[in-house]
Amino acid sequence: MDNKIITIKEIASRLNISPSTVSRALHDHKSIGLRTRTNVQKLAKELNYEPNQTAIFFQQRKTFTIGVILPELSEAFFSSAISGIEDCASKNKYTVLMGQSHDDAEREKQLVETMKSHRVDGLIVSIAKNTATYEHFEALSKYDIPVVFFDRIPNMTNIHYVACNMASGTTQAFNFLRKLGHKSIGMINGPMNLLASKERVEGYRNALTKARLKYDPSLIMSCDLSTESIYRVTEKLLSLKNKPTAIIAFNDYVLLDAVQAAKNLKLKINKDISFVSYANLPISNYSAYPPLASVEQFSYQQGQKAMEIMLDLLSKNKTENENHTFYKIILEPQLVIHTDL
Amino acid sequence: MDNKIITIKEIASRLNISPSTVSRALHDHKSIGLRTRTNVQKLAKELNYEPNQTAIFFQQRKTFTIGVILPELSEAFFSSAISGIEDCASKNKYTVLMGQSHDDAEREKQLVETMKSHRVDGLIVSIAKNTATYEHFEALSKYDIPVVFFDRIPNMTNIHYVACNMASGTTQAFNFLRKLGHKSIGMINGPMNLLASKERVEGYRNALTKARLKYDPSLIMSCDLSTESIYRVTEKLLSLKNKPTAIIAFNDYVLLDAVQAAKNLKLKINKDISFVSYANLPISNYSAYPPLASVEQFSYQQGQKAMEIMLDLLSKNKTENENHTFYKIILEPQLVIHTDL
DNA sequence: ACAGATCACACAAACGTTTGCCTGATGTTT
DNA sequence: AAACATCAGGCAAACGTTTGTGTGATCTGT
Repeated sequence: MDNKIITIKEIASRLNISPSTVSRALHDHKSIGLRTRTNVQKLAKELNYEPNQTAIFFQQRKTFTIGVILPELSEAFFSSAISGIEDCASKNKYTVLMGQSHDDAEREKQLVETMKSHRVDGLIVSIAKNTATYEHFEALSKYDIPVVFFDRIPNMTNIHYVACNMASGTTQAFNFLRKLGHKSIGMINGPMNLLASKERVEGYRNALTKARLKYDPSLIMSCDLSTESIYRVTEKLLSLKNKPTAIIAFNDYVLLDAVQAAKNLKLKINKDISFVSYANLPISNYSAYPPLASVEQFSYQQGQKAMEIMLDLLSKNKTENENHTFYKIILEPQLVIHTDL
Repeated sequence: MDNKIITIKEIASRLNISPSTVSRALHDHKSIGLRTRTNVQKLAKELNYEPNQTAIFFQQRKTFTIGVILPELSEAFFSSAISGIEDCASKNKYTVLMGQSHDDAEREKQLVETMKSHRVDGLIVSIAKNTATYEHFEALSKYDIPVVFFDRIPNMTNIHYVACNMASGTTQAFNFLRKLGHKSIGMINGPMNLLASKERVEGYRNALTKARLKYDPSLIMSCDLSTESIYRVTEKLLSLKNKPTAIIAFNDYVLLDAVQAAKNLKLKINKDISFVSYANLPISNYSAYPPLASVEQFSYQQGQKAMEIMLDLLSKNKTENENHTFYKIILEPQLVIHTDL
């Protein structure tokens, strides 16, 4: 067992030819004669030659690696999304470098640095809930590192992103509740720096307008996604004079806490108060108090699509990408009804 | 905006000194005078110099990257584990290259190849449920790429791993059920090529022995973790003459299907049949039919520990690692009781 | 049979960094 | 003042691969 790692040079010297010939032979370059080409390939296989990717990465200024930064892997939405990213990436010979921001803007910034220094070919990001400045992303364009955002989209123009149309999803949810007879419908929204939060409000108001109803701003409240904040907001909503009989929760995780808060107030779920949610995560299938419906956001597909966009950006050359056209992919969400009324 | 990427060479030429001096200055090498050292560092900061990691990786034969291969990110157990790995890695300037085997041995093999060609410094693996041969892992030792396994441990000697003591966890679960008065306790086990499955049997039998009870092999059945298989096994268990009144399910996911199967048989959960499970995933907190108890396996900690072992292996030099001592870290699981009897 | 085309390969540079060794200039010891 | 140690920095090789350019040899058409 000769432990020696074999290189192109090694093959070249054994065959008494030059390294460039070996390299070209291995790549089936036409200018190499059939004879030597097969010789090279045969020996390469024999010696179990494996190209040194780090050398290639270095030489080609390309790493076939995509950085992925997202808030929290243990949230099913994100783990499913990265699953879509990884599947698509590996189908295309790309590899995924992964980092969690833990919803901390500072850490996110640092991760961008790490990824940059690892010379990822591109970056796919779902931003932290409190990310307010975007210089660290903008800086990447100088390095020709394309960035694709998904789900949690920053408030920037001229970016590539894929997201779900939360306005439409919210309208669906709202109308669904109206049809069930609910007159006063509350909403536990997320942080307003997230586009998705704004869109929820938009969808809510659209539905109101279409139904010729008046907008009561007190029925929409933002939380910061922490349990305490969710409790606080839920209790506030449920103590309004115009108390809602149904609540649209920011997502299935928020729902869990909101339900608990409502139970603490001695309210009967699905009787005194009903819930609708977003994400349609597996937990809603097994939960003791599932939402009446959940807006499916197709996390896996979002990840997959983000990666596809990335591949397309990477396949184009620099100048092509500089004509400033940006992918803005909006997936249509789908209200999944869990009850059988 | 000069888009030019600045290198050590560039700094050197601007300062009319040699690249080697710049490199040393940036590393605070003692043989560089204070004067030039500060000059270099100042200019480097001004120009916003960032070392080209790919060049360094190549030169140093080290990538500060750890490959992680696991079955399925969307399973909470694994996403939590990789979260622990990533947190620990990033604290130590390492980065995580991620791949899912989707529980397919072939894909796992291919991932090992990819990781190897990316020249990861080490590999952390939880094997696919049907992985039966281990050459692809063994081959890594030739490349001095250490491998640490966690949770799903292959049937190999001389490996590093961290796992939970499933025997002990099972004994705890068994005794818990006995104390509740259950006489006949069944088990839905996983595939027998997993060490964890064998250990469950071991723990089950240990508990029996200690209680001076007879072993009825028909009460333990293996499934392949697929829904159909779980249904089949559950139905079989529940139609035995010596029908169990309680079942220990392989994990919280298996539990979900087993419960459904029991309900299909018109059995009342927690009355006709009770369940105990493993993993203690969040779903068990919100589930409509939570297990009476679940054996917490500390996934995050397992991941963290695996990474710590990896760091230790990497800090040692080659010969040190060759004295053939292997980390075998066994975490003690903890039965978390969900009912308040 | 001769100009030109084509083929099959070699040479060398380049990617950016690190590091062993060398050298000329000070500084120190006796 | 001779001998030696220390200092500050330069030179060049090396890591493995790719690729533009160069060059003899064979082939093509007339």
